[in-house]
Amino acid sequence: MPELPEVEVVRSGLEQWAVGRRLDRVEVRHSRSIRRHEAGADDLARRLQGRLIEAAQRRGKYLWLVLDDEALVIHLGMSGQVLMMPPTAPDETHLRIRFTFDDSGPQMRFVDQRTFGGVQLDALTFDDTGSRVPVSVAHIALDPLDPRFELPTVNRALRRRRTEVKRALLDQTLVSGIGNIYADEALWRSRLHGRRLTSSLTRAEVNGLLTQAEEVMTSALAQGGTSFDSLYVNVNGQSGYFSRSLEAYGQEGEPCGRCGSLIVRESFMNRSSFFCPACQRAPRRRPGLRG
DNA sequence: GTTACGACCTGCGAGC
DNA sequence: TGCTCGCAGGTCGTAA
Repeated sequence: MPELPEVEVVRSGLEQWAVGRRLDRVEVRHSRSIRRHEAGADDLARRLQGRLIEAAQRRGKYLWLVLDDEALVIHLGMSGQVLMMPPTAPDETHLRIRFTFDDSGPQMRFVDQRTFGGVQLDALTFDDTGSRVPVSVAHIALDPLDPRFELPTVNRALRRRRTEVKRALLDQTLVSGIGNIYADEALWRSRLHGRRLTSSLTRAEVNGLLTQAEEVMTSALAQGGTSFDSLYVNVNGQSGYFSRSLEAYGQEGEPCGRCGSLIVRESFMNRSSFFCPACQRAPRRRPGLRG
């Protein structure tokens, strides 16, 4: 599933293969992939024709191509891919949008099996941090790999929340880029159970957790991201290798790399959480808390 | 304002 | 062989 490292791999690929090129035709093959572009497919195609791609930028799991005073915002959702393919290459089964350039070079293809992802053309604005970002991304917090990310600020904000720590990690308005996989990995590395209440965590515990989140995503980025299947690939269609380094996520029944206890899976927020029951002690259930 | 939860969506594998 | 069902999970709208 594309989280920060996977999206950064795609952004890097677009910087290499799309920046500096001028868009020509845009073919929308599935309306759901542009559902956030309310003016529709024809409007998107018309407004993109002839536009020069000036830069490829990212915040958290959102990436965007800068087009003068606007941006083409791309979110990969759960299964989205951005592929650079020769015009003669056969269409992918789940090809949703085809972007053709005026140089007749490789096409940019948005491929998305589950259609949770999508693109939209959006105005650029300045957010609270003074950064120039698309309007639709302005509410997204800085991610741990952003040089302006301030650990003490996020630490305070996280401990002010009255919720469980994994829920807070997945809240993109608090800290962005972290999804289910890296949340579980950061919690395992920090020896924290995801159901611990944020208000019960010490400043040191939160600092450790955020630092581990940054480190695990940096490691994943160095290995090209995490891939379990063909659903995540870079712009050249190649998979990353970090899934071989996962300690918790997807490791149900496998021995913990620290203590040898068997990794457990439990349902949380309509998805799965993986943790070591010995290293990551669950908090005592309190009356009134569901789960 | 904050928090929790369901809906959206499609392919795959398990079970019958 | 073919059908049904559960599972995967990021984001947003809605309810409390």
